[in-house]
Amino acid sequence: MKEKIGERDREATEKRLLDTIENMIIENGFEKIGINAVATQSGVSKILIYRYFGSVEGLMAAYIRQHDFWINLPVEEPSREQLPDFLKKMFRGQIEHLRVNPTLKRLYRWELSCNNDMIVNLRVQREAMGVSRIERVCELSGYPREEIAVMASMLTASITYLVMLEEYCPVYNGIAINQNSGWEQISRGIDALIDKFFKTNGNEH
Amino acid sequence: MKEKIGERDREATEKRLLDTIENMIIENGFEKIGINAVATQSGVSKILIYRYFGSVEGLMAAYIRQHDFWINLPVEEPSREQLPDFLKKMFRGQIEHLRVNPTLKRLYRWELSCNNDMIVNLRVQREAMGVSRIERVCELSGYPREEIAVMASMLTASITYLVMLEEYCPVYNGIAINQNSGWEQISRGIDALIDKFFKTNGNEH
DNA sequence: CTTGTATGTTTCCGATGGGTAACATATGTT
DNA sequence: AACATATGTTACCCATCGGAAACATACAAG
Repeated sequence: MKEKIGERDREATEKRLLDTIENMIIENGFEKIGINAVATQSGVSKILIYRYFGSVEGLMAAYIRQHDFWINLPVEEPSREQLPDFLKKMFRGQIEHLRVNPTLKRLYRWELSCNNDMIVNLRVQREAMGVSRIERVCELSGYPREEIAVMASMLTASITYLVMLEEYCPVYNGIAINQNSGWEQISRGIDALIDKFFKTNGNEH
Repeated sequence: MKEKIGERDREATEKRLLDTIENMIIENGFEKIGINAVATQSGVSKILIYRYFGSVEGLMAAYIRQHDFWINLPVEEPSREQLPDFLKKMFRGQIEHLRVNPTLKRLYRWELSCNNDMIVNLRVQREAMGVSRIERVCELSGYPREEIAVMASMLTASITYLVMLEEYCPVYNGIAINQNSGWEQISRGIDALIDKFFKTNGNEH
């Protein structure tokens, strides 16, 4: 019977710390987490945080390492005709994924006010995925890469921003971003945008 | 000769405090400003901050009140033919305005992690302007309001986000958002988007 | 000249922040 | 059995935080 609390079990204490910091991230974000708070809230002596993770940042890094944050995109290759529907689905998926994942929202917010090694790494990964995705759409559709890149960036950037904003700001330009109805409206608008983008038999590509 | 420092001059002291907090906002953002830092950095006793502004938040509020942050849009009414060019210019203006205004960037970031009365007020003002602008575009173009709202929201939201991101993140989806060339690319993409949006003689409006 | 008020300085307080030393004990190795 | 090491507890240090009291003085009104 090793389940008694306070037992000597490094693995269990590390898990306690990781669970605690998850809750704190969800509650208040990465920005305001102090080591004393982590210690008291987890019931673990703060010295152990230093010993096992080096610092609070180390603990955060360990937590993030556990969760592969953007390794969830489908690898399917749509045909040219399926491309618009594929993209519509993809952006709907992005919205759902972000709205449902509180830690990821906090991470995106943290990225705006901080420049860790950790964050830089995550950025590099994200950038690689984004660029390769754009490259595929570009090859498939024949549209110029620069234009596709801007289009994709505006869509994902606005989704990211509005999801972060929704926590405190219920309405944006008349859209109820804190409700499913508002996001349904946004998704429909994105659908229309994608249709217009690809239906235009442009002269210059 | 009242110009000696340390003289009794409330107006001058208040100005010193306002200047100081402006620098601190630009330097580190609203989030991490403490009253002790303001006092030492301005050379003004912190008790005076309490007396004159109630608190650091009060000082921030006074600073914000001095600067009307989104009272800069032109009131001209374009004709229907001029509308696309008008909108292109407008978004270029938004980008320039935001990129050049460090305090405004900080304010937008602050909004994501805070819910003051001050921020709520600013949101209400911004929302009113946004909705009225969308209303005008809607009447002028004849497009459905919901679609215009989504389009406008995505454009401004993505601009806001990317401007905030550019401080630490040099590249986003292959776009050099920390350089003028990258923003020129974005502006061209927005131009193309607007053209495609309005050139489509859609069936449903 | 006196008195009240606005402006400003100095000093202190308790709470909390990050960080560490000293100590206690369980566990595994030889 | 003896020892080294890993795990955990307790107490402490120093810096900084927000906040306020006590005091000093210029200035204007009477």
